[in-house]
Amino acid sequence: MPIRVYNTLSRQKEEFQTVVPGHVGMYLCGPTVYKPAHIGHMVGPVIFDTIKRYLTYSGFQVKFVINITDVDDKLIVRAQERGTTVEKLAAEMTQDYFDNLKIMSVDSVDLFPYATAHIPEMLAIIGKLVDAGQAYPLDGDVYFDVTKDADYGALSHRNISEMLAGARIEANDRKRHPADFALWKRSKPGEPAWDSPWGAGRPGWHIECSAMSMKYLGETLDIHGGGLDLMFPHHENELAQSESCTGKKFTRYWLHNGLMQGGKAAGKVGGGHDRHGDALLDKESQEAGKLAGSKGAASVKELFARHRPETVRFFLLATHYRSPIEFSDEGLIEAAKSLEGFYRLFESYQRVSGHSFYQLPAAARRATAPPLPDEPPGFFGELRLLRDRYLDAMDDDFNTGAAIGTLFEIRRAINNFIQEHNLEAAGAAQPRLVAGLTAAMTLLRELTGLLGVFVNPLPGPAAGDDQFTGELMNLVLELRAELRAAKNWPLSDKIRDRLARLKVVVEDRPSGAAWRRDA
RNA sequence: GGCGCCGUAGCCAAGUGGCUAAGGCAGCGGAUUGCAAAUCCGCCAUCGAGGGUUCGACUCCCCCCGGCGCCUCCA
Repeated sequence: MPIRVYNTLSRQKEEFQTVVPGHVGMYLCGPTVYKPAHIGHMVGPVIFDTIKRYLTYSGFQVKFVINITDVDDKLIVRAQERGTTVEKLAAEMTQDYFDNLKIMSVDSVDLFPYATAHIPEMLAIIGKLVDAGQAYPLDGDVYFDVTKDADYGALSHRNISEMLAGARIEANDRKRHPADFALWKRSKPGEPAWDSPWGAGRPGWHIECSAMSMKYLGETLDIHGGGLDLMFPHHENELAQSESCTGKKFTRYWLHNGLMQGGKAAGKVGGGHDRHGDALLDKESQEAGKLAGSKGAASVKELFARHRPETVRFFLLATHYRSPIEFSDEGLIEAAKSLEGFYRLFESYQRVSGHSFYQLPAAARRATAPPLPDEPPGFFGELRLLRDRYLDAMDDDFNTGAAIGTLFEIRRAINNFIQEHNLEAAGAAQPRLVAGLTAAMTLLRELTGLLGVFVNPLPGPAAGDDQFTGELMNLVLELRAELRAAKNWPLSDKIRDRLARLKVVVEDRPSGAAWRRDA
């Protein structure tokens, strides 16, 4: 089944065909590094990291680029406020961004080019546009002339005259057309500046992405991603200036992810909107806003103090990437609960086989994945069906939500298999069935790995506990085992109940008692 | 004012012009267990309201109601 992707430009799903067969150039608009990242900044990276994993799995060689915008009005203002330099502020916030990506298991990015390191490339594009008469200098600024681009507005489906009907765009006498946008901006004294044929200045907002994406991925990108909010004006302008410069199609597939929502009344979180004023926000919205890191700027790191990164990543992928995500503590707690069953299964597998799920070899490419066994046919027939449903879902515009649904069904099928054959108690006597279990678990690892979840082991059952605590628990459970052997139920139950109050769960199994911290 | 999105069970969330509308969380009943935990089995929706197209729509069209985004250098 071919991969199909929804292209914002055509507003429909299209069969995915790359410029160079077998290769994918993918560009994602990265952050302006002027403040700590909030969770909304992680949405795009997580989604496109997942897309890269899946395309790689499907046999493509993918080059994935995310830019770092380290020169910008917001940076200049913020640096002045904090009494530091743009360079220092950018370096600090870039590191924060990288830290967060790492925590979120976004590790497939090949290159993070910096805007300030690509001024010559930008000037070259601007020069071409000026020479071609598609851009014009004006008092040290350079503007792109939107009337020279017949297709302007195609991506965001607007036309210039309609846009002018709204009162939002303020007329600027100096520009030829109100919708013209800056390619180059003259610098005021004290601001970062680079020499150019039009005088000292700095790049406009959109030109960096054209310069860096085309430098590293060629003049036609396969995939260009970003948040829906960037569709206009950023991507529209990027598209206009790039195609006007090269005369070639700039991007084959425009993919836009939905934005993080911060509660029903809060509007978008993380942006500068403040239509309602804080006083009008209800408590839930404020909480959500705080979570997502809007004004007041709770960072991603604060979020991770309360929720595992794996839970957050899973939560983000449980909804289709184009849909908005309602971020809430309740939602994350529910996501965490739904993951618990997988952890229990991994523990069960460990008991039965003596092997760690996390040590199973996860094929990064489908072509190199081990085939599923034929025996027992019922079990593996079902797994094949579920695996195919998973892959079909991913092929269909990276439908991670539907794919995740099949993971739960795979989990249930495996639990059934374990229970049906009594592998927990009698696994040792049935090596063939245990081998079958391992094959099934390997498939599960392969498929979950594509989403970037269950990649690394959680801290063990004694999470956060020292060796002393572990020994103490062993002692308690040993004594309790003697009580149970003597059928002293009141006392053994008391021990279990009191441990439960301490958030320690004891599971009495045929093979002995196991304990873990309650989630 | 312009462009656009969404409204599926208590909650989250896939999905299709026509077999039984995925899955998760919560809940209920059962198996298992000394009792629990974990696991398994079963139950739990007619798809915001109305109209239209069609042999047939939750899925297509129109309108209404409700929620939301962009048009403001926010990912």
